[in-house]
Amino acid sequence: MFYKIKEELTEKVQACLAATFGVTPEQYRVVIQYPTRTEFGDFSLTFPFELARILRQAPAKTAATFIEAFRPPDEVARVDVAGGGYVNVHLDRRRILLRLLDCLVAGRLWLPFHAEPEKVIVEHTNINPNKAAHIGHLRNAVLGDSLVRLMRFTGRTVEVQNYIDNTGVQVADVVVGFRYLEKLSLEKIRRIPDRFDYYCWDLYARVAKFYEESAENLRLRQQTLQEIEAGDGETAAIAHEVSTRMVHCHLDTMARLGVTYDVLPRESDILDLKFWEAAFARLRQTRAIVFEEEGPNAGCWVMKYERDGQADVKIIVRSNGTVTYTGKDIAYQLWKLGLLDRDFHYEPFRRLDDGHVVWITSATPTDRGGADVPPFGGGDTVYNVIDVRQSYTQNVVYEGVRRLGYEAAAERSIHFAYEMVALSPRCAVELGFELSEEERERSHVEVSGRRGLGVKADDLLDLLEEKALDEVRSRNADMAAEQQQVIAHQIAVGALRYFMVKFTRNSLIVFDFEDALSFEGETGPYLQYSAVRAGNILRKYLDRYAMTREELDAAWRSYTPDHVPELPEDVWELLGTLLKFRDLAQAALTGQEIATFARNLYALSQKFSNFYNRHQIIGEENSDWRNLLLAIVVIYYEKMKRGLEILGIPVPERM
RNA sequence: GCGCUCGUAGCUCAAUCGGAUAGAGCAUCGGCCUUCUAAGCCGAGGGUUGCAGGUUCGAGUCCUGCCGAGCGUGCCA
Repeated sequence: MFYKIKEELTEKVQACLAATFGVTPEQYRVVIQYPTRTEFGDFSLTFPFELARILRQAPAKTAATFIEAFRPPDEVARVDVAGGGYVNVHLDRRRILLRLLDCLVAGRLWLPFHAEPEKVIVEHTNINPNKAAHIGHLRNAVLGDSLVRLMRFTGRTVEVQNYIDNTGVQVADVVVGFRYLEKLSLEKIRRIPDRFDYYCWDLYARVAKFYEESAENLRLRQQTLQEIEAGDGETAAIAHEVSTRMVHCHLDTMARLGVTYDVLPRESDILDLKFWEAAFARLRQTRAIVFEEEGPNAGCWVMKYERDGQADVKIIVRSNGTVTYTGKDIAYQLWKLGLLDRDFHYEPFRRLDDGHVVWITSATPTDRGGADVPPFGGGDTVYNVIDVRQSYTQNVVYEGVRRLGYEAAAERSIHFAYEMVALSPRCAVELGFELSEEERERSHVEVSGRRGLGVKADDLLDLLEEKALDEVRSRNADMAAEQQQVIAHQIAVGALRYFMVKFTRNSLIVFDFEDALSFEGETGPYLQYSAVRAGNILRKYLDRYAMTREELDAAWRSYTPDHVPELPEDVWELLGTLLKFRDLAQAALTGQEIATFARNLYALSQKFSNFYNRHQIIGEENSDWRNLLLAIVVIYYEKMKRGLEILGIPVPERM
């Protein structure tokens, strides 16, 4: 409802500017802002300032002339000028409230966004399948998953991909560990008990040291890599076992957070199905990449380009004929965009409790496990959630797409970049790592799989659950242990997910246990708590007054224009924020920033907490006013549940 | 060297295309539980938005220079 008023207002202002001042939309496009303070009304317009030059007139005079001529939408109570030229629009609070009650009763609090025909692909997580997930991976997955939820909420069709680099050096390293350090056969590796990902985490760090011992050791890496790529023998079988089992570990970890995927494209399948060869032929043909006859890169296929007047090259095919990661990524990106005339085969990898099937690619046709394969790939827009350090490479990939003539597709290939999660030196020391003097001096140290330096995702979740369980027990001693466990888990998820999205994307997170384990202040549990309280009020209200929901609806329906209490400032402020909810989701999407949405949701729950403390609802004696206050609680509850859903944060029954 | 990102309260971060008095949390101090859950609320202190210029009706935000930080710039992935 609110956004419709906003749209109508925008149109009417635009029309009025044209009629009164002869200003066309091309000259000036009306933008509505939200004032910083409630006394400035509900909407604010700044055009008098911006038109000062065009109209050669003082902003205050323009504003006055405008108000004289302007006929606002019906829901507007008054329009006034403030601050020397701001045009402030004040809504008719009673009228808005009545309409809102209508919506509430009719169950139309949610007008769905219109469905977008385009298909969006979001690729995230992408953890090398050779060790346990850590906090850096959590940021990626939570950011990606929230983006997916936000886009689905706003009407997009989204496909979630999680790329599995099962033939890369990282997997090879662990295989080297198993074969040459542990000297284990495939059979013995299979019998390693859980947690397999933790086992490999340690092994991977040992291999890094092993390489440093001699050049001969390091040669094993190359040899192993080649054996994996060749695809047969014990080495390849071990690599397959390690990566497949590891993907299960990662999916288990992410499932704890409510993160799921649609399809898992595997690098080995990209190689086997010759995606690169198909892309290479076209890149050569269009001279997007060229062969270097001489110079330092003689024998390589490179992409040449100019950046800020400087000539630069990126090697795509090495002089030994092997393809770089960037090259493979161009082919894969083309497939994601539906521009490569090849496709994978697919088989079910996992079936979730809700019936959702997670598919994995295959190089050969399979029986598909009796399920229908959805049409994967072919996205109109592709978001790649990858940390900011890969910006350069990502740009090269998109440039490759562009040079094949797909300008629009390149434009719709989006590197959804974010800064990394690092550790504070203090945190690293707490974890038992030895830091160099230089590292101790720094503000942060990078998480390093090779050093085994980092906080594992499951460890952090375990810690959060443990702490949450203590809190739940102390507050709900009578609750069944099983339910306590469920709620502790929900709180842990809330805390972790909120923590991962409260920072803007380009802010480096310096991880610290104290902040991450907090349940107070700007945290997930704060948001959950306020929603739980709202839910409690509704439940207890119906109980206390022995009302059914139908009777409540009838009570809400009974208000008439001359029979609605005037809303005090603080209540209107909460309601006003609630009304903007749809805008908040839209703004986060437009600004490509999940943190915007998360923080706005937090600000909303702050307003509710304030409201909760200031007003007695169940105890209110005036039943008209009481029912109205309850309506606001219910509206808050409904919107908050949606908002938290977008962030993947569950709402517990009790807290 | 070049490129990207950034520098905001003691600390960690926000700030809607450039908009009105720069806001939150943590920490500190002071209040509020016989009343819908104190994981909460109210209040106080805390700022020359790194420095110097410029553009603008208006600059934390845009431009230039300087100082400082992080990342990138591999025939690694």
